[in-house]
Amino acid sequence: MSRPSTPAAKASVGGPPGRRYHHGNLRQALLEATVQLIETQGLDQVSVRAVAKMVGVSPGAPFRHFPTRTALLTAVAEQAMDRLREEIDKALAAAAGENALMRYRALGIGFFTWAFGNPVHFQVISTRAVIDFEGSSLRARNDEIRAVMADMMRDAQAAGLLRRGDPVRYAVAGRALGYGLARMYIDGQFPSWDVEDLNPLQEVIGIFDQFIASIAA
Amino acid sequence: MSRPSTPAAKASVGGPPGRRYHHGNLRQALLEATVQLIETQGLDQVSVRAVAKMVGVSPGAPFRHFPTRTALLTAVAEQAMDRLREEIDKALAAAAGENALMRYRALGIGFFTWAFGNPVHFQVISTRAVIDFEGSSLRARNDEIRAVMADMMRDAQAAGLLRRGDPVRYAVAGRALGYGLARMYIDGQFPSWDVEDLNPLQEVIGIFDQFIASIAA
DNA sequence: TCCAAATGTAAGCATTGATTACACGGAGTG
DNA sequence: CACTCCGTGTAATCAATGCTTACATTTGGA
Repeated sequence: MSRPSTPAAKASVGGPPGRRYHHGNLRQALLEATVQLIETQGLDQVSVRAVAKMVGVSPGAPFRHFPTRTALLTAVAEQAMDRLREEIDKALAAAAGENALMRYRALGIGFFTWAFGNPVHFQVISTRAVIDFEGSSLRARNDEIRAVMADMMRDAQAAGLLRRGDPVRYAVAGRALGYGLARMYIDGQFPSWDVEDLNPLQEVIGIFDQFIASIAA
Repeated sequence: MSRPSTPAAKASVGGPPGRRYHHGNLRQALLEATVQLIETQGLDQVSVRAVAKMVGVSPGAPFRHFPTRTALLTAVAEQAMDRLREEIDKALAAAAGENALMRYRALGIGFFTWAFGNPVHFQVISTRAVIDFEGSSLRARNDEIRAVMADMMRDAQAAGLLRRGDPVRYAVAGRALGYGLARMYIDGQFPSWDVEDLNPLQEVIGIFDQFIASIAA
């Protein structure tokens, strides 16, 4: 290295990265770099070394924070789940006064807003081959959201808002529809929307509304 | 090796694998071993070496047939697409006399039958991180099926079989529903069906029928 | 019969995930 | 201020893997 071992840059926090020995917040920097790397190079091109290089640390440094490559990507997924949860909570708070079916709709729109606003995060969280879904909090938190949606559907039925039918089926169908739409979006399966005239998010919400209408009494 | 270099096993095709120099049908054997390896060890544990070992050839042998690891998995996906196409053609042939909406239903059921009957193949084909979707025939064939479904939906509308609404939206919604349901199945997202009392395939077809009914006139 | 193409083997290189021993620096304590 | 502890990053290294190259063997056809 060209740098002397006495940087004396202890107090210089501002300005360009003075490259002090301790990064300061390496963990978060690694997560952000990983997301950026997926955006530019693709998920399969993500290596721990490349992420370390992007941040400017040695190849072994990331392993202080993430024991395995899978753990790194799982952490990205966990952060993604945080954002999803925030988005959902925000949507639910805004629809606090509405009936169960409209709250269900708000939750769905919150999901779409998150997925279309953070496509890389959705990609990571939905690609089981690269993360540890079971051995993390992801499964539990995922199930929690699923339970919330199922409860809403039951409440909606109890309130007479639903067409005759099994509310569990409705809940599963709604989830599958949302998951499939988001996945089709990041996989480039949308025929011609992603060009310009139409906003994919608006279009997807339209389809979701169509679903809501089809199960409403 | 303990084997002499003059096996003289040219004509002995029957019986247990006499391990002749040329495998005979290595390409297909590699594909099958890959599928089996994914079933037992998981998609992320698939390495070219492990597949070669399972078949009983040297680590470099697979590269005569598949230039890269991605090519191997892409070939699995291509074979999966073959089977899907067969299943769809069979379903369409059986529903030849029906109207457009019922043919659409038959196609959907063909898809579910394939996905639930070949979960590993569906997993590979739907995991973009490990295959070359664009640089293969997968994209084209996928688009072809999509076009068939879209045409059916248009035909159904022209025949007055559809509720008022955009048939393109209906087609996209149906695809997303199917894709999401299949993906939820292989990801273990089905609440309690996969246990015993209920047949997941039957349940999924029920949900799909519910969708069909919701868009029918 | 003989040659050429196809196919598998053997050996090795480059990259990458992961481990280990060591170096550095910051925070608390006296 | 001096000292120590411990969290954090570095350097060196190993093992596994993707991939390449040179060679060996078999097969099929002229």
